[in-house]
Parts: sequence; structure tokens; C-alpha cells
Amino acid sequence: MDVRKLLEHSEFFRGMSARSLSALAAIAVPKRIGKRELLFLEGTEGRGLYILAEGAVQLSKTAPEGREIVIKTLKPGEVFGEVVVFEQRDYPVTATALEPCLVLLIPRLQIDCLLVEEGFRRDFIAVLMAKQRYLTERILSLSSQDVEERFYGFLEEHYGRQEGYRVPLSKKDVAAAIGTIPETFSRLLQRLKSQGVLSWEGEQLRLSRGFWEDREE
Amino acid sequence: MDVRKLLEHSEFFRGMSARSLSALAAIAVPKRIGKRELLFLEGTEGRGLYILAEGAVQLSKTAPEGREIVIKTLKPGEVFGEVVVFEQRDYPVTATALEPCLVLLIPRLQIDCLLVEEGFRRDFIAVLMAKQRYLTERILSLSSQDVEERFYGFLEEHYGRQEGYRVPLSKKDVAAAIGTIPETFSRLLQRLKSQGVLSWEGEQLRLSRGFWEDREE
DNA sequence: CCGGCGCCTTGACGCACGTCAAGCCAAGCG
DNA sequence: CGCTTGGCTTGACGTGCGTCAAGGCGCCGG
Repeated sequence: MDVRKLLEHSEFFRGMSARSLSALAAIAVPKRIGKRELLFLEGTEGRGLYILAEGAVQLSKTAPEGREIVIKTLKPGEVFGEVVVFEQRDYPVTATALEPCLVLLIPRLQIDCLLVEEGFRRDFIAVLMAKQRYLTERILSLSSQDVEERFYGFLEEHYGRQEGYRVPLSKKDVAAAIGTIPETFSRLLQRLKSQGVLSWEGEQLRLSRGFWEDREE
Repeated sequence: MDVRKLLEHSEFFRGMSARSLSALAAIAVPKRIGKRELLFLEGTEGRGLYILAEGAVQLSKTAPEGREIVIKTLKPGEVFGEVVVFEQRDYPVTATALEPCLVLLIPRLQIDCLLVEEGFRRDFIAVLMAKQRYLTERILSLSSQDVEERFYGFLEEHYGRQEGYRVPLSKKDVAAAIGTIPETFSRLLQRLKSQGVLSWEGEQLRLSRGFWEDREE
């Protein structure tokens, strides 16, 4: 398994100097995890930050009454658990694998050394800011869009504007990702199917021709 | 106006070395703004980051259909607009003064110099992470709590667990801060008042005796 | 002193979405 | 092979909260 290659494909590390990339590749610990496996639990002490190389990971928090709220669903190339690097040592969210995944762990102590390098520092801060922007966007969409719009937003964010997708996630997970429950999501899909907007068989999802253009109004 | 003093009272800069604090005080530009005044608008190029010294500032985004969604309501001592320091030069949110405010502007270019110092860098990154934690908490509360609970959360977050408060914000602004509209919030207050839970005259808000203890169940 | 404007309130109304409950089907397992 | 388990669907139902509309009140400017 070529850790170096994986790093190069992560958007986070793209453009990083070859030297620190090698340094990173040397300390990154690759790990395979199975579907539904827990990577870390909210409130537990953090080992370091992770990079998702393959698969899909879900970050969630559990409400006092027990409901699971998804904060973000990650795509390959994304970094998570980075909040743990300083001070506050506990993860604020729970990370679960939605499919079999390959992740890289960068132990906490090692990060400090890397941060002295100007380039790495910039990139690291940039990641934090991108995440912040993402979260504000998510607050916006959760509070101003209905389930249907959020579903389209999810597709675009994760797979781009295609007409055919391979969706490896369960409908239940997609429902959670867009902030709703399986029942509501199932009803939405039924409606869209009967309107001829989409079809979804197994992992194959396809939209009607010109779907994205038509949506612009 | 003693900029240095203001900085020392900001939680962000507490514990920062005297040397970089002085450096910061030297470049910070103090500014007074009136109620309802706009500090910056979503999508405009950022001048730098701000520190709120006095007053209250609201960060919001506007949904496509025109609704205003509040991302965070700031208390004195908090930092905002920090996302603009790298790469992405535009503010992702709009900042509005909810009362007359005193803010300090740290121009973008100056930040870069400060970041070479180890201590400052740590603190800066810590601020970014704290914000990220806050945003995930907000997503949780917006999607799992009703208006009443969010209101209590707001009081606790902004004023602590008192029994009497001075609330300088309009009810409309509080409503927006907790993610609802004035009508719904007004109805909530009416209900709580008739239940003897609270009274709110002018700026004076008071809760029933033992309110916070009782809430624990 | 009056007209307008913004804040707050109140009522009537609707609806999107969550809850509860039941049934179907495919996969996993003893 | 039958039983369980978990994902998915469907129906009936309730409700929190947003929308629309109207009216009271304090403040300000002409």
C-alpha cells in the first residue's frame, strides 16, 4: 500500500512540498476498517487526525434524547478529527464508517513538529477554515431548505452534476446525511420516481435528462 | 481608548505573550459602529479579522429566497472574520451590529507576520477549532431541540445561569439568534409568562426561582 | 400634532415532517 | 431450513412552527 500516493491524492495535501509530504508519509499509519465500524466516539480522547483515503465516513453527534445528528458525511481525500490536535483533547463527534474504508492516522504528537513548517501550517489552517465554511453552509441549508432540496445538494456535493450515479450508501444513511429520517426520505423518493424525476435500483441512481439545467429555472 | 487593555480582556488573547500582545495592540485599528450598521457583507473581500470589544454582533447568511439565517451571535471578547486571512478572501457571512459596538480590526496582511510566532499560532488555531466546535453544537441544537430549549441554551451561553438578566437585544434579534421568527418567539414568551416561568419588561428579564436547578429534572 | 414606520403581538391556517406501527423482503446464521 | 435481523416501504396521525394578515403602541420627522 503506497501511503505516499494516497497522500498525493488528498486534496488537503495537494500542493504540499515534496519534503513534508515524505515526512508525512513516513509517520502516517494506514488502517482498514469495516462497514459500520466505529473510528472514534464523541467525548473520547483523540489519538490524532485522520485522512480518509477510500470509502465514506460519517461524523455525527448524539442528542441527549438519543437521536443521531449527522454533522458531515466525508468523501475520500478529506481530513477529520483535526480538532483534537490542540488543547481540547476530546473528539467532539463520533466517526463511523459507512462502507469499508481505508484511513490514515497522523498521531497527534507528530503534527506539532510538522506545523513549524510554513507551508504545512498554511495548509492546515486552510483546512480548518474550509471546514468552518462548510459548517456554516450546512446550518444554512438545514434551516432554509426542505428535504428535497437538501437531497439534491447532497448529490451535487458528493458526486457532482451527473445524470447517473453509483451510490454505495444505504438509503438510511443518505437520509441521515441530509438531516431527515428513512420514512420521510423513502416517501420523497417515491414521489420523485412517480414524477419521473429519478430511478434508483440497487446502487444505480439516475436522474431525468437535463435535470440539473431544469433546476436552475 | 486603551487598545492594549481591550485585547487583554479578550479571551482569545488571554495568555498570549506580552510581546506579541504589544505588537498586536500596535496594529489593531479600533472602530465604533452604530446599531444596525453593517460591518461586512457576505461575499465581499475581507479586510482582516475583527475582535469584538463591546456590544453584540450577529453573523448571518441569507438564503436564496431571502430569509436571513443567523449563524452565530457574538459576545464581547470573541473573534470573527478570521476565515478571511488565508486563500479564500471573501467573507462567507454578513456581520451586523445588534447594538452600538466597539471592534478592533487586525488587517489581513499583518496577521501573516504574527503567525510566525509559535504562541500566537497556537492561539489562532485554537480559536478556529473552538469555532468549529461551536458550529457543530449549533447544528445539533438546531436539529434536535425545539424553540423553547434553544432559548434556554441561548440565555445560558450568553449570560450564564442567572435569575435576572439585562437583555439589550430586541426580541426580534433573539428570535433570529435561536433560529426562529418573531411570531413564534412571542408566542413562546407569552406561554412562559402565563406559566409563571419568566417575566420580561423592557430590558429586564427574570426567571422563576430555582429555574436552572428545576430544569435538570 | 399627525402620519408613517418598526417592533411586538394575536389569530387563523396550512403543511412539512416526525412518530408510531405494521408488513415485506433479502441476507445472515444456527 | 426456518428464524431472526435490519433495511425499506406504507399508512394513519399529530404537531411544531412558518406564513399571512391585521391591529396596537412607541418613536421620530415634517
